[in-house]
Amino acid sequence: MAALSSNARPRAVQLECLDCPTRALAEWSALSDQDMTQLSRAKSSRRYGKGEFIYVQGEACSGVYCLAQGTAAIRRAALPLPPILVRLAFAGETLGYRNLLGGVCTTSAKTLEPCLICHIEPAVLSRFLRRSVRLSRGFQHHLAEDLDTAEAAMLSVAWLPVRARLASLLLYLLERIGPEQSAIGAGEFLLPMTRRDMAELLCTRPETLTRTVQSLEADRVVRVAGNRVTVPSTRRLREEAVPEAGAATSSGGRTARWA
Amino acid sequence: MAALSSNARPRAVQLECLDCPTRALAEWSALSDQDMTQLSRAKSSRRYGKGEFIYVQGEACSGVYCLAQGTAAIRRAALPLPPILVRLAFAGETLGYRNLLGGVCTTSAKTLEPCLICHIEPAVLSRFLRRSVRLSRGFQHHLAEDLDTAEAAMLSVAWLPVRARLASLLLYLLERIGPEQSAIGAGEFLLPMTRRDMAELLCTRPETLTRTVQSLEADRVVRVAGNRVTVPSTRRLREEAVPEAGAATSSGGRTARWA
DNA sequence: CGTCACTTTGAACATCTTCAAAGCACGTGG
DNA sequence: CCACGTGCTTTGAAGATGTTCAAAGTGACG
Repeated sequence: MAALSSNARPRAVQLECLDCPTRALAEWSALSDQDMTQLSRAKSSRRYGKGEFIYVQGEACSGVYCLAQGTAAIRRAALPLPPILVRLAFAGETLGYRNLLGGVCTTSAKTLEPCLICHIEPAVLSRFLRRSVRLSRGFQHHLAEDLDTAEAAMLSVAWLPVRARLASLLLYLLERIGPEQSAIGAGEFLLPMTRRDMAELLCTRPETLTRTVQSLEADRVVRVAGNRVTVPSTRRLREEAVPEAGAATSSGGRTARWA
Repeated sequence: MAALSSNARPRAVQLECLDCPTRALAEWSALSDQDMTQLSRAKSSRRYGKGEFIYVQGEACSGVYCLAQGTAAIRRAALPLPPILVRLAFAGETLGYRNLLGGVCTTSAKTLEPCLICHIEPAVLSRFLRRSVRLSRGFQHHLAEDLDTAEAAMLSVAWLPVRARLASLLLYLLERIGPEQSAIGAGEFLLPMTRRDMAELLCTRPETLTRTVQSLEADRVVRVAGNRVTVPSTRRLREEAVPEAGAATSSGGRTARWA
């Protein structure tokens, strides 16, 4: 139950890219077995505790980080405003490709739980990038998908109330970490982040989030106990996420007709 | 005064990339004079009327479009929600690089005024991309900047009221199209879009936008007459955009202390 | 066992949305 | 050239939605 922030285990570890369970997932699938072996030797890996920074906005870029295990939060600030959580990163994702282009980090990344992370230095990475056009395109593709995600979030914020955005987030989390995640049943998952984090992700305040969660609970759409979320009916949750005609909630059924 | 939507002038035109006044601005500056001459021959150019689609979300990608002259709006939809304007494109910008990666367009682009646009087919483009790594990196850089823009917009929406977001938008427009733009003085510019467009860009409704513009006018921050916006004091407008301590407005001066 | 950050609650209030209707502006077709 | 329609803009009033502030409750960790 205790988080691994202690130094009982060695921080530096040895991870073999070839055996990485997440190898097939992302941009690195572009590399041959031979390249992967080379990459393994050129990279460094280590264990992160919960809540550790991976990289920090404003500091010089230091290459990319491959999230072999765990979950991370990508945050962005623009002083004098407080930072917000702009997106989550799950096992298999590579972080920091945005920063490849040089200069300083435009976001911060922080672990949400104990993680295993591999680090690839800029010099090493550009060697591999020069070798494989597919790898390069992979990163560009990831960047493009993040842009899609960000713009889709804008759409949600523009048109949907917090309740629907929260439903979308829960649906998203259910898809990403529902089936896996230790020994809990289908339609259940453990929230990987705090309420404050969720509030930031939805562009609202913690107080509003609390009340909106309770509102969904009151309507039996989800059950929430601490970190454990139970979704009795995915269909029901989906209806909440996209308020179409037939969504007669306790709040009285609106009949929006969009252009 | 009449828009060029008539067919008085030929739609197809001949434009020389080497002489393009916007050549230095963007990713194409990576190419040599020789390459640019080749590109000129391989591309096609034409005149667009106001309000014409350049590409449409959901349709197959058809290469990139270089905006030699004019302004365009990039819109995104996710049914059943109405579309929103996610960003503007000005002269010199190249559109559609997001779509290079294949599949269908994830956004739509539409001219906001009469435009001159060059079109480069996928086959031609990938030839040049293979030739120049700098060009490829240029596109990746553009993509990364759009991501920054999108996430910065999220930050604004999360923390700032419509009034401050509107001030930011006006500031942005003043920077982009203030100095140029025919014969109007410094601190003035012509709005390139409708109120509805502005509302979408700020994630609010046209009614709210109208009232917020009037609120800024009432406090003498800007003067607006039709499309003509006058900014008496850029400093004053900047203060509105970032509501720090010392912004004592007519609404009574809030004293927010952010973490 | 105390501290600190996160969470929840309540009440007051500000902001923004919604709906309906009228006013404008522009382009189309007569 | 004018009349008309269509879509954009503005106005008003009512009300929903979300924020703010203050304070109490909770839990993790040293």
